[in-house]
Amino acid sequence: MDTAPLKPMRADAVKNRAKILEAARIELELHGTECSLDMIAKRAGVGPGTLYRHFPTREDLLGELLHTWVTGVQADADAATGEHWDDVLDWLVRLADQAMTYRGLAGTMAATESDESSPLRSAHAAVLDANDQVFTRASLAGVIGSSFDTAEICRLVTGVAMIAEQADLSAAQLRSMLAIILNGLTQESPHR
Amino acid sequence: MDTAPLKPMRADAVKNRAKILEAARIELELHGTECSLDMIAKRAGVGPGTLYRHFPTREDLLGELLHTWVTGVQADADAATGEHWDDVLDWLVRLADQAMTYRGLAGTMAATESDESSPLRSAHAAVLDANDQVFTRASLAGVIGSSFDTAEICRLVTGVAMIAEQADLSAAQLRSMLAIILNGLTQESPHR
DNA sequence: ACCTGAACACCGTTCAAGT
DNA sequence: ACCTGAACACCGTTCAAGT
Repeated sequence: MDTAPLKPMRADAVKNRAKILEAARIELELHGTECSLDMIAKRAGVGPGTLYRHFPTREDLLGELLHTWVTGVQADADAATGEHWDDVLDWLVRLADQAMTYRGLAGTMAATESDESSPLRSAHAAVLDANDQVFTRASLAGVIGSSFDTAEICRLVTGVAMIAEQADLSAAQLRSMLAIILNGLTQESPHR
Repeated sequence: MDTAPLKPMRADAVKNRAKILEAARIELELHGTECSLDMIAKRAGVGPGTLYRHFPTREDLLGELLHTWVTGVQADADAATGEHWDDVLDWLVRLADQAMTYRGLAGTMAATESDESSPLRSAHAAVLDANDQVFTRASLAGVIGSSFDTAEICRLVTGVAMIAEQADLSAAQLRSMLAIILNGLTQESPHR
């Protein structure tokens, strides 16, 4: 179930699709998720109609590019033992950094979070899965209690990524905010 | 220092300015901070040039509208005794709600946070001041330690407001996230 | 001094015409 | 089956012409 099973694409279509994806990657890096689709088409050397044929929506294009992105997120999760508090914090920092790979990415992911039919669905699932792995290990290590809401944690990290991006925060400021959140997650609330 | 001291405006200009502000308020409520300026001008019954004459940038317009908004934020802060943990949490919830008054407001404020010459400067100052008042009271009441970073707290609340808005979260989900943050702020971190 | 609205640039999206 | 590019709608922004 890697690529679509039937209907092999025409040779020129295969080539155009690849050119579009490479052009899109560059434009996304330069101008973020709200970059001009016209520019992508121009950079790829195709007409705007061709771009729309391959990727009917902006999100379809982004979703395709996130396939390799997901690999990086999973690798980051694998690198986190979760044995110590700081290991978990490091993971949260890396996750936030990943969410800032392209300007606007965190916001786009937040906006599509609960859309079951979004092209970003698999990316969301991968992030939730990765975070769950790390926190499950942290829970076994006694760093955090046994009840944690992975979706909520990911939302908090996404929120921090969004402000860090908008307000152009330093790495230290980003880390400090995530430390507060992790602290809030690992301490039992004595209230109510 | 209420209004500009010199050069009284022509009668038609005064009237147009008021019409633009009222139209902008409606459009902002309907379509958020990224609403069409053309629509504002149309709704106000003026040409696009007139809008630009009164408000050279979108932010100038927003900054003007936030003058009354600031009053509400200050009232919310005044209503918070800070004597109990839940009082402080209630304040954070109200602040986040204020940041969601218009769609996109939290994001715009985050983006202009460190811009000294932004038309939103006074709005930022008011928010920082309001939050500082509440947390100072909370500190005196022993709810929180004596060292807290007001700017960082406001950033965290803004971040939560941004995801809540993008992901269309419920009031309960919003409150839960803010509770985690407040918990992280009120507990001493035992780590490094 | 202020207003109008035409004009321009840019962009997303569609679709008839091609191969 | 796929591509092209003209065409349309929409929007931000400017400015010459008006009063």
